[in-house]
Amino acid sequence: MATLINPKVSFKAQMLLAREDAIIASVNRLLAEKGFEAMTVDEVAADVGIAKASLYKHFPSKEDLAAAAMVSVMRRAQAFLDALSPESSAVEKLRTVVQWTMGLKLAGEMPSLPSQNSSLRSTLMANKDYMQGLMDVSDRLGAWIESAQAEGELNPKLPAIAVLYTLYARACDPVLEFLKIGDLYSNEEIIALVLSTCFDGLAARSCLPTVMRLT
Amino acid sequence: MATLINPKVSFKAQMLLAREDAIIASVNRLLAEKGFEAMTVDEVAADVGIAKASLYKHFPSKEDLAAAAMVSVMRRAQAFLDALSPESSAVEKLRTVVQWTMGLKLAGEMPSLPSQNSSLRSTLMANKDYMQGLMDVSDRLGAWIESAQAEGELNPKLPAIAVLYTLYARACDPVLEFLKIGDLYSNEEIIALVLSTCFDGLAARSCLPTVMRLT
DNA sequence: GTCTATAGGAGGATAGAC
DNA sequence: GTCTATCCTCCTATAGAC
Repeated sequence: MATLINPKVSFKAQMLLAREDAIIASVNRLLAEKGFEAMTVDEVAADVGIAKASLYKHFPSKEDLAAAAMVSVMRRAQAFLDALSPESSAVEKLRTVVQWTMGLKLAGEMPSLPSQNSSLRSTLMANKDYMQGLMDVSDRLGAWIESAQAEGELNPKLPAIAVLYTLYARACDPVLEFLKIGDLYSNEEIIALVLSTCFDGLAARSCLPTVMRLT
Repeated sequence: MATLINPKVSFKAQMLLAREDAIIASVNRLLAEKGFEAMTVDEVAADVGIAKASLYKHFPSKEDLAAAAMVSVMRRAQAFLDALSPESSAVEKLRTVVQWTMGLKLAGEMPSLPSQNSSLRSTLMANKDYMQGLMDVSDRLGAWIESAQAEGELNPKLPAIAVLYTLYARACDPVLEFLKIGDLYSNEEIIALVLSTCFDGLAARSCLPTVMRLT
């Protein structure tokens, strides 16, 4: 290990990474809480407990801060996909992933970025870590979607890309926060509800006795 | 008519209203295009073709501009509900309404506001026209939802409020813009797709031969 | 790399003449 | 009510000492 060869350098490097992790954690939380535009760099610095100028030594711009948070989330997603049981069917894997993203959202750990901001989009698209993660996740989800369609578990008439977008969209579904504000249902009930409407729709399924996961 | 009694005052009043309508139209378009935070008051003024200070004679703040746009949309929604054929079933009415809101969104006429901004929320909640319109629309949709559930057209196990939120959410569904950017489908196809996933879900309906409205 | 202090600029809102 | 000109706050980003 490098630690044994040059412990001092490695220690510094570890401190550096730890600090950057702390920064990313703060950014992640603030992005989830207030969104990109409402989050200020001063706020992030105060939350981390360092000076704003120090922040800019780690990340060159506010956009790059947000991108780092997205990369972090993407890595967590990849780890989650890795850990999914190989025995479960494609559609079960998809359900589990959506469930997980909605849990993140309800826990205030899902950063929300405006899809319109162009400078942010540029930064994200120029970030290889982010783009690679996004591609990887999309490819894996896409393969499961096609499997599930072939197995008759998902509607095969829907374009796979539309299904993919629909699943991604659950991670920023306003229905989640509205139901949470209403305070009538627990987080688990909310997730079960939205998961049900996502996969089974709002319409009654007259012949399929789909079990509600609510009670 | 007041015009016959005092034409001068009425003319002025009509000019005033016409100008305010022009302002609201600009705000509406800009809100749909860039969102609340990215829209600047300077931009609105330039778009309308008046000075910024004049704008502030009509509306006391940026938040009130957005609120006026929302009131306008709410009125259009009420008019649309009024015009729905009384012969159609409750679920058909709901489908038609959702279809209409998605059409607005795709046409760039659906203002998008951040649900997090608190000063904006305050302004909206203090706006009686907006709140009354929202209540009215929600009541009417809510009644149809309950009818449709009683008629076995919508899943009766879903809380009506969750169904209502889910329908509202289609008006700001990011899936719409993503599919539009992909440029593979026409607006009508996109609407049919999202309408299908909304009501019928992503899962295959093994026994109900639900017709895809795509082809 | 961390700090204090500040540049630089965007944007919401207003003053005051007409 | 409309204009021009301006205020003032907030925010991103940087300079420069340590």
